[in-house]
Amino acid sequence: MSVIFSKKCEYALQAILYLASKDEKEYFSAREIAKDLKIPKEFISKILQSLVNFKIVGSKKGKNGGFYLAKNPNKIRLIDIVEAIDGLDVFTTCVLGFPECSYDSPCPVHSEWGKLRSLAYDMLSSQTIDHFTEKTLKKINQL
Amino acid sequence: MSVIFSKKCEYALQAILYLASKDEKEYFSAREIAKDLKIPKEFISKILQSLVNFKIVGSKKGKNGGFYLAKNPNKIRLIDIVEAIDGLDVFTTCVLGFPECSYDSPCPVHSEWGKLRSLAYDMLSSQTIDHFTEKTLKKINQL
DNA sequence: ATTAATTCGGATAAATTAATCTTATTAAAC
DNA sequence: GTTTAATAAGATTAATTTATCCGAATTAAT
Repeated sequence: MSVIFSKKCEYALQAILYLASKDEKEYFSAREIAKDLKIPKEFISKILQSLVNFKIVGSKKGKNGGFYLAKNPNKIRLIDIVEAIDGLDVFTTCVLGFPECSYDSPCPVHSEWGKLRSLAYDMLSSQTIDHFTEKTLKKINQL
Repeated sequence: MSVIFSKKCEYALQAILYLASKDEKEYFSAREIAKDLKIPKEFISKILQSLVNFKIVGSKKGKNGGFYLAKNPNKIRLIDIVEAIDGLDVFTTCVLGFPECSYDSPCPVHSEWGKLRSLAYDMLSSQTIDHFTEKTLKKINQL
């Protein structure tokens, strides 16, 4: 099965969109995020922890603690989330898996695929979370 | 780690490019393909078997047998290989993993990502193996 | 202080994907 | 016909990804 983002990355994006759709400076526990987004609680906890390490999300321990966005949604690019969770290897390593593939010694599909990959990278780099918050609100209410 | 194609799919594409770069109607054994492309022999055998089932590759059993392209390289699109090995779900299911995502009820990144995905699909659909054979010859000689 | 609810970190388990092994079948060459 | 070299198919193992579990630390409320 081909895939573009790992499950972790999908969940991370969902969780961030969720937090962005809520009021600032409130704490949302892994439990309620998991429940609302229908993601396994333990798994989303781990992912949120990673995002905390990357300073994208903040957390508060103890009773009534939880998670919140550590940055303004207009400062969080989609690519930042991909980088934090999956890394940026997809954008640099050969699609065909040829270890010898490079600009100077490209694999057969290098240039064609490279264009597309640049487009993806540019899209993910230009789009920030705030572009999506309104849509997110609508979507979450359906879940 | 995000990824675009599975390893299987990468190997399948490599093997097909390999066969396309060779003379027609000669048989190439899994052993020599594996050796030349530096892919585990047993694994590439399995993958070639799948491609045989999809009529993209043909095979001949017994001594001096092996694999060959069952179709003209200009009739084999990249998307055919992806479809045979990984399926086309990447192009239809939600990038965010929202099960409720659809045209009528799109997920927040639906339209932005959708454009990109269409581009990918179009690219893979329009490019056929023969476009790459010359480049492949160069590349294989380096391995 | 005690309790309850939370994050955090490490360990473990389950599921999926990747890779290997084994045996059967096929067909050419001797 | 026997041997040899190949694909085919099923079973098994290994590695990776996904998911869960548990115990410790933290903090608010009682």
